[in-house]
Amino acid sequence: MALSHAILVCLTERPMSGYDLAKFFDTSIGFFWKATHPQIYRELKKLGEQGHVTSIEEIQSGKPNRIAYSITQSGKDALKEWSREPVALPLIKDDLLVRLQAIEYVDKDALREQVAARLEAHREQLGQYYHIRDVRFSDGQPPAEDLGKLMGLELGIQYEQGWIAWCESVLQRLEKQKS
Amino acid sequence: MALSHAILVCLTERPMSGYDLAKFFDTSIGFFWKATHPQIYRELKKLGEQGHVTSIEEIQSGKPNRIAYSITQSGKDALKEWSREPVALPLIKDDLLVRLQAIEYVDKDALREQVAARLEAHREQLGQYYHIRDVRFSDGQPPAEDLGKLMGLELGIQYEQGWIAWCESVLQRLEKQKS
DNA sequence: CACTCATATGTGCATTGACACATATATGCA
DNA sequence: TGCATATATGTGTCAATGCACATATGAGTG
Repeated sequence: MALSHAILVCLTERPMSGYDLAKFFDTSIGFFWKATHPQIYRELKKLGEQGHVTSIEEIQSGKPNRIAYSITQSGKDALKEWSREPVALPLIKDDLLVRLQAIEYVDKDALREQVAARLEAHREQLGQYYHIRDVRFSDGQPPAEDLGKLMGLELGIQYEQGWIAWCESVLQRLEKQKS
Repeated sequence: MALSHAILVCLTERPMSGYDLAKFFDTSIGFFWKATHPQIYRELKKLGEQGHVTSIEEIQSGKPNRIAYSITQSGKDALKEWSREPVALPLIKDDLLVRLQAIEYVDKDALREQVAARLEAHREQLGQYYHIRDVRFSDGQPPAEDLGKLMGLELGIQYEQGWIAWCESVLQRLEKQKS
């Protein structure tokens, strides 16, 4: 049940509503953990019952009211406890790689297109990472509390670069096979 | 529901029992798709009902009987159809990266140990990939039907190398922060 | 003789997760 | 007026997943 902890991690940055969190999970922390908004709202409810977060409803005019959640001391304690548990290797589940294993049984034209699409997606993601690096970490040494975020970003950049190089080499080899 | 397709992919190589498949998912194809044995047995049952696989029980002496599954023409057709569907980006879910985002709230000694353990795991995995490459792809150009497997292996190697480099650099920076 | 390991196939249950659907307000656009 | 979009919070449901448990045979080890 790491979604609850991912939410707590987000709330260490600033108080957020479910809507904020959903957007956050589409961008920043979402690179390492995905979640949809129904999941997030349900988890926030549980976290409230456990006392790990508190909420205040903010009356807004022109927009629906929002419920802002903040992490409590109990939530911070829970984070520290969780951080001592061993982490599992992230499990890879990738249709594309599975298809490659049976290359003689798949539609090769479709495969080429899928690799090309994947290449595009990784290039776009890399662009996003570069953008974040430039606006947030451009000026020399980051403060200690941001070091982890920078390291995460570096992993993301390396990960995307690796995929891009691989996709390009695969495309070349698939083109050769074309005729 | 890609597990069924992953199983079909395995069965293109040779007929296998549920037990064989479970072992296969722990080694070769399991690098790109994980599955436990209860999942596999249940999925095999469904695939049989759909006519994508056939089974014969092999009477064994000294060991329990095994049920060997083979892919049918209908199964091969299903594979080809599936191969035309667009593939999703593999979603990353990594506790370690999430913890890094809240570096000021986690136990840093534990974090160091976790990164070190992760480094070890990636080194081991890389060793496995090298081993497979050496025994299976050492002699020049592989046959066309193995090209996809080789490319998958290359991705795995690159992926692990990237993680290893990243873990090493993170460990260095965490050590500096120690005092 | 008990214990463990490898082979082999399953059931049952709880959690997680994805996805469609529901509801409400206000703005901008055609 | 109708439609899309952004904001904002949820419910209901089903599939996927993980994990403990159950069962059976025979070989090897202490």
